[in-house]
Amino acid sequence: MASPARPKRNRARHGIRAVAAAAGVSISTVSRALRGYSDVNPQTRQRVQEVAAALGYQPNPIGQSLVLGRSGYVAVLFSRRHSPALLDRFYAEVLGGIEAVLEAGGLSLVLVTLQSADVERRLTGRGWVDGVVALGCDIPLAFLRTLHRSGLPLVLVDQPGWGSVPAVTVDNEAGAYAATRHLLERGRRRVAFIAESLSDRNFALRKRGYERALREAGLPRDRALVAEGAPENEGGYLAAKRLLAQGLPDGIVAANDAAALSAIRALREGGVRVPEDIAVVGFDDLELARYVHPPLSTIHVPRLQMGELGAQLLLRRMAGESPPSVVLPVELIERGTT
Amino acid sequence: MASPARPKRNRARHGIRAVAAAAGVSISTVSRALRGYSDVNPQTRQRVQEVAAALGYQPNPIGQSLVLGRSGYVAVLFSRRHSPALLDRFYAEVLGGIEAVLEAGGLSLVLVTLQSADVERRLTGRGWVDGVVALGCDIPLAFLRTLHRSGLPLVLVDQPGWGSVPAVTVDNEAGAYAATRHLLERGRRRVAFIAESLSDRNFALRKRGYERALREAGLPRDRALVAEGAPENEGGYLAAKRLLAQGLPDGIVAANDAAALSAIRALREGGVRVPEDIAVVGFDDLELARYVHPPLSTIHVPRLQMGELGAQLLLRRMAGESPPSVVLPVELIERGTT
DNA sequence: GCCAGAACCAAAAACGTTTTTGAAAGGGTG
DNA sequence: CACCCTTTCAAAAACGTTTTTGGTTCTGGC
Repeated sequence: MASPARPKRNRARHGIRAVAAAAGVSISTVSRALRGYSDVNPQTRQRVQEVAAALGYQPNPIGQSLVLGRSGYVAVLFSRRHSPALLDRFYAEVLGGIEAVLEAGGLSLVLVTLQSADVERRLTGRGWVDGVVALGCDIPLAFLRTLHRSGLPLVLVDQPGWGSVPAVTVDNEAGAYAATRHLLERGRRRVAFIAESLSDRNFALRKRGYERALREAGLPRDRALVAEGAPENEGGYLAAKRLLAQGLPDGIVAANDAAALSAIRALREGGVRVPEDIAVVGFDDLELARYVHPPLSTIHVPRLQMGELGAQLLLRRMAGESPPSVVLPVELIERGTT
Repeated sequence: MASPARPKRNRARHGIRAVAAAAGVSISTVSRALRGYSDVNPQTRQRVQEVAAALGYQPNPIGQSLVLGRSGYVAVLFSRRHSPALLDRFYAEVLGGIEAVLEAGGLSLVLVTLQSADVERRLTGRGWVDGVVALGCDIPLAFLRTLHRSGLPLVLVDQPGWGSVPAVTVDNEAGAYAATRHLLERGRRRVAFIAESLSDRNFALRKRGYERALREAGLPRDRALVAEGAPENEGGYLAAKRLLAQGLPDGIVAANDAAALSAIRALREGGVRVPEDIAVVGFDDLELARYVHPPLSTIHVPRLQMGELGAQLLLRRMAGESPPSVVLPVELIERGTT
């Protein structure tokens, strides 16, 4: 690696020294004048400000970070299961909420994936980021613990918190319960549950809500009614195919909209009519859900709000508070598939 | 104080000094040992590495940035017209492409909106970010020039480059030309053009392609056939309403899919059948386009590839090269609306 | 005159690294 | 023995700030 020729710095051309030299004061005075501290003669302050403006001087943020021990940056951490779009439709909106709140708080965002080189050092390196928002439920707990132990303010979104780590989640169990009840109330009796993957913690919670609804309705548990696809985009498609092979249900609760939509495609291919033969409820209420044909009944998840609340929790955490976790209620949106 | 100056710092608990103390060497030796330089006794190196590992030492990235003059971060700059989801469906995917390539190059992303506090200082502050990818065509040229003048490697995506600033764009003019030809070839004669806003530079280019196709077909220019909505989500809806008020076209070329979809809604409300009465072509090929009913014919834009190429250009720019701009071809996707 | 306090500001320390400089120790050569 | 080169490492400079420390000048009270 060729070492870059660094200009020797006898005559400062940049930085606070240049301003100090041009204004005929010391660098400490420049700093105090620009930061608005009191013990600077108003005339001196004025002159310094003019010189700084004339030279286009702006304090170097890295120098500031080093001495202040904070950077003004917050990391948003997520796994890249959500490829290739980096952020899927779900988390893109959550990110929007986070950004809006943090921006108002004068903070900027750094996108960090679990796969990034040096993630751990990058995050825990003192002063590099001032806090972390971890997105989604597929970030290893061990890693989160490490972050937390390093003293970094940490907030989880869409994943349950623990100890003094607060979180914003939605009521997955209640959502799936409501979705299942909805189908039962419409007279469906063989209601199935499908998911891309049951090892996803949120999906597991949703399955629990589904099971509770069946139990309360006095319906027997039937293993053939629970189908898992693949942890991929086409997971719902596979799950639905599997389901059809085992016999026909008359309703499907899907762990998320993506699974619901690709399941519907599988049903169509099998000559099954939705909602006449099988009614389907999704979960998430992606924008897509309104546009498909027929429009997808689903459980609405307030994504923007999740992000906003997460960011607010982080701000409070960074201020030294210990805010409690938040569980957001969800709502059934009835559309054309039920 | 008559006592002689004494080094205050022999009790370092963190950082390179702690490692140096624990290993019984100087901090410069620790640095050289860990960076793999040659003039370190293999035994010493070994000991230093062991001690560093035992102490869990990782070099502080801010200290490194300060002295190295680079941070390993790249800023992605965009305006926040794309609220509230921060990134709309279009740019979320572009971002995915950027991230994938930069990650492979060992760089991380900082999300910066035009509205951020201190944008300019944040970006131009020496060593804070090593380069900038500007997303979209609604970033003021003056601002881009400032960035470029500051010596920061800069690449534009979805906006034409200039001078030594390379860009990745799609062939907007050719895309709209192809869309218009498509309608003409299907016998449509009164083909309209709608856009959320004509001051958007990319949309203006698309309009030009539309006009060229009409001209080449020997059709007269008709002002009543070009409608502008509002620079909002519902721009297409408004534009379509306006269009209907002026008389009925038999085809519509929309400047983007969002405009096409909300226009179709307006047409439906007006009792117009798509595609029987009016055929519609969009532009962008959002994921949505496949799912609406009927599926939207549109011009496919390779978003992921745009991001990847943009990141590659930036990497080359950061390496001191002057790569040329790239114009990506687009492709007509025929679906149900034509 | 002398001293206390206020106002202003320069000098220096501190943040945590990397890299340059130079020195000590050891070995070979004339 | 004098000289020089190599190996290995310590010391110090540098990056660009903020903040602490302390000193100088001035004012006013006694």
